[in-house]
Amino acid sequence: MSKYKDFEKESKIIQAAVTVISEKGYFKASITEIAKIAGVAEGTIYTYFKNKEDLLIRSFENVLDTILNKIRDELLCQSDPFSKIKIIVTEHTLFMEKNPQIANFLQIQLRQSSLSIRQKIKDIMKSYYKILGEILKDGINRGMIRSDVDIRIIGHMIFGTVDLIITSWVLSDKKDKLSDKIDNIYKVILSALKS
Amino acid sequence: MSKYKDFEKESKIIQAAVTVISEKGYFKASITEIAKIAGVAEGTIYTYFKNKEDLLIRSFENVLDTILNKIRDELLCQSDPFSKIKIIVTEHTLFMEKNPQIANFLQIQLRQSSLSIRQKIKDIMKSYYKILGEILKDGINRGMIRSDVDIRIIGHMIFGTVDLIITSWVLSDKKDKLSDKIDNIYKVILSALKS
Amino acid sequence: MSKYKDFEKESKIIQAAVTVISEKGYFKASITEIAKIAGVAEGTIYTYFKNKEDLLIRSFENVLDTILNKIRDELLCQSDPFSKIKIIVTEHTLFMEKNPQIANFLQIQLRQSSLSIRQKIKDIMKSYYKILGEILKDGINRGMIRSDVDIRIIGHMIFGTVDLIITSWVLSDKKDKLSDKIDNIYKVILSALKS
Amino acid sequence: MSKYKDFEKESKIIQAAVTVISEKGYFKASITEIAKIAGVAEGTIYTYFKNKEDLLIRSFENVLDTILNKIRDELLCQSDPFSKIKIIVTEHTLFMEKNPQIANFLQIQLRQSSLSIRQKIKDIMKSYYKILGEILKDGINRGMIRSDVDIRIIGHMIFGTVDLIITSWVLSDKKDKLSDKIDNIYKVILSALKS
DNA sequence: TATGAATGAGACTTCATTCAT
DNA sequence: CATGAATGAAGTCTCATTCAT
Repeated sequence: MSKYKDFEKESKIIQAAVTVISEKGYFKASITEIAKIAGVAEGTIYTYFKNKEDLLIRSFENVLDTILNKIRDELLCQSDPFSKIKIIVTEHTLFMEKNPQIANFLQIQLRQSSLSIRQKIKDIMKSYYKILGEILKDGINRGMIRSDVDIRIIGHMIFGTVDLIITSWVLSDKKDKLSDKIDNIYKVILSALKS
Repeated sequence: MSKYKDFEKESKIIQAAVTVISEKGYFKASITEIAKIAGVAEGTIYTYFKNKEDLLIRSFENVLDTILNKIRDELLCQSDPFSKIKIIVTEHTLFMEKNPQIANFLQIQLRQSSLSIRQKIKDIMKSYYKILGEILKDGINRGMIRSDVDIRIIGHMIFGTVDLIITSWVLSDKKDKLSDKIDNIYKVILSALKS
Repeated sequence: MSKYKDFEKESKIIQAAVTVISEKGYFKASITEIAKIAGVAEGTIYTYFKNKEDLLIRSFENVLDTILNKIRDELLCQSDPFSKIKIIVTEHTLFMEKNPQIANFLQIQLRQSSLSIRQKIKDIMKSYYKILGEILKDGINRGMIRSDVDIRIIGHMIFGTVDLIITSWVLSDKKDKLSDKIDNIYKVILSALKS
Repeated sequence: MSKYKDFEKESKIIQAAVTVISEKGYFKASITEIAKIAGVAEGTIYTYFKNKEDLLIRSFENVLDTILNKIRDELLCQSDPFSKIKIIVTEHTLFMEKNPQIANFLQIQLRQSSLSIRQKIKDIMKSYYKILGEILKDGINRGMIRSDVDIRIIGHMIFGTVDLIITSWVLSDKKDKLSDKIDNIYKVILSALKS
C-alpha cells in the first residue's frame, strides 16, 4: 500500500457510508459498521474524515457531483430551455431509479442530520439551483417562460415536485416504475412555467 | 386520578415533545428533557407512550389534526374547487407562519426519524391527501381541472410546492414574510391544474 | 434502594475513585474500573458526578475536608502559635502515615491532572493556607514570629517542607517511619520563623 | 547519514517534546504533534526513543543537565557554603524565570506521569541532591551549618521551599517577578540551617 | 399510577505503536 | 534510516428503558 493517502480507500469509505446510512439512517449508522463494510479499521476513517459529520457532508458532495456531472453532460447537446428542463427532470429521475440506494440516502437519510449539516447541504445544493436558474433566466429573456413570478419560486416548484415524487417513490418501496412518471411530471411543470 | 387529568398530562407531554424535538431534533431530544419540560418524571412518559418512537408518532398525529381541523372548518364555507385549494394553501401556510416552532417540527425534525417512523407518518398524511383528492376529483368532474394527468401527481405537486417553500422558509431563519408568497404559490399551482 | 440520591453510594464512588486513582494515576484510572470497584454501573457515576474531572475535584475536597476537620479539632485545645504549628505539622504527617493510599492520591496523582483541575485544587487549598495564615498573623502580632518576611512565603515554606517530605516518603515506598521525622521537621521550621 | 546529524535530530525531538508537553501536559501531548513540531515523521521518533515514556525521561535528563551544568559552573568561583547555597537558589530561580516554558515542564507537566516515570525522575534528581549534600556536609564540617538535624531533611527543606515557590509562580501565570523573591527565600533558608 | 435512580449497551473518537515501502 | 498510513484497543460519556418503592 502506498504511504500517501489512498483515494481508493477514501472512495470505499464513502461508498460504505452511503450504503449504511441509506439502510440505517444517519443517526443509527455507526462508524463501526461503516468501517466494517468498507473493510478498514475504525480508526482509518479518521485518517480521511474529520468526524462523522464530515463523512456525511463529503458523501453528499460526492453523490451530488455525480448527478450534476451527468446532467451537465446531457445539457451540452440542448439549446432550448424547455428541452433543458426536460433533461434535468429526466436525468434526475432516471438516476434515482437506477440507484435506489443513493435515492434513499439523498431523499430520506440526509435529512436526518443536525441543523448545521442541513445548512451545509443547502449550500451544496446551490449548484443545482444555479443550473436551473440559468436555464429559467434564458427562457424568460427569450419570452418563453413567464416573468410574472419570482424565478426562485419556479425553481423551487420544479425541484420540489421532482423531489417529492422521488421521495414518495422511495417511501413506497419503489413498487411503480419511476421513469413512467417523467412525462407527466414534465407536462405539469411545463404548464406552470410557460408564459 | 380521573381520566380527565390523564388526558391533560398526556397532552402536556406531547406539547413538551414537540417543543424539545423542534429545538433539538428527534435523535438529540432526550426523554429526560421532555419529561422536565412536561413537568413529569421520566417513568411517567412510559405510562402514556410505549416508547420514544410512539411519542413522536402521536405528537405528529396531534399536530396534523390541529391543522386539518382548521382547514376543514374553513372549507365548509366554500364550494368552488379553486377556492378550496386556495383555502388549503393559505391555511397551511398561515398556520406555519403563526407557529414557527411547529413548522420546524414538521418540516425538519420529523424527517430525522427512522424509516419505520416515516412510513407511519406517510399513513397519517393520507388524511391530508384525502381532502385534497376529493377536491380535485370534484374539480375534474365539473370540468374545471385537467383530467389528462394522474390525480395523485397533481396532489403531490400541490403539496410538494407548498411543503418545499415552507421548508425553505424555515431553513432561511424565517426572514421573509411567508404569507406574502401565498398569492404567487397559488398562481403557479392554478396554472398547472386548470383544464 | 431509596429513589432519592443515595449519599452512601456517592461516598462509595469517591472511595473507589481515591483507591483507583492512587494506584493508577488520574489519566490511567478509568471510569470503568472505578465503577467496578465501587460496585455500581458505569452510568451510575454520571448520576452523581458531571464528568471524570468533577469526580476528581470532589474526591479531593472530600479528602481535604477530612484532614482539615481533624486539624481544626486538635487546634481548639491550643493557644500558642508555635504549638498550633506543631499540631498542623504533626496531624498532617500522621494522617498521611495512617492513610498511605490517600497520601499517594494527594501527593502524586492529584498533580497528574489538567491545568484547569490544578487551578481548582489551588482554590480548595486556600482553606489550608487560611488556617496557617491566621496562626502566623497571630504569632507576628504577639511578637513571636518574625515580621521581616512576607507571611505567604513563610506559609509556603512550612507547607512546602512538609509536603515535599511526605512526597519523598510516598515515592520511597514508605520504608522509613514518617512520624519519626516530625520533630526534625518542626525544629527546622521553627528556626526559620522565630523572630 | 552521519552520526552528527542523528544527534541533531534527537535534540530537535527532545526540544519539541519539552515544548509540547509544557503546553499540553504529558498525557495530552501526542506523538503526532511532537513529531510535527520537530519536523520529523511519527515513526522517526521510535528510531531514537523506545516509546513515549522513554522520550519523557530523556527530555527531563536533558533539561536537568542544562540547569546543573550552569550551577556547577557558577559554583567553581565560590568556596563559602552559604555563598554556594545562595548560588544554587539564585541560579535555579533565575533559570526558571528565563525559561518559563521549561519551568512549566518541570514543575507541572513532569508530575503528570506514571509512578514508574516518577521513580526514574527521582533517580535523576539525585545529581541535584548530591551537589547540595556535599555543600551541606562541608558546611557542617566547618561548623557553619547545624549538625543536629538529618542532612537529607535540610536538603529537602531547601529544595522544597524553592520548588514550591517556583510552582506557585508558574501556576499564578507568572505575574510577579520571581527574581525579587530570591533574597527572601535565601534569608529563610539560611536561618533554618545556621548552626 | 407516578417516580427517578440505576442500568449497561453502544456511540464516537483518540493515539501510541507498527511495518511495508 | 525515514516515512506516515493504518491499526484497534481503550477511553469517556449518553440515554432509552426498567423496576422497586
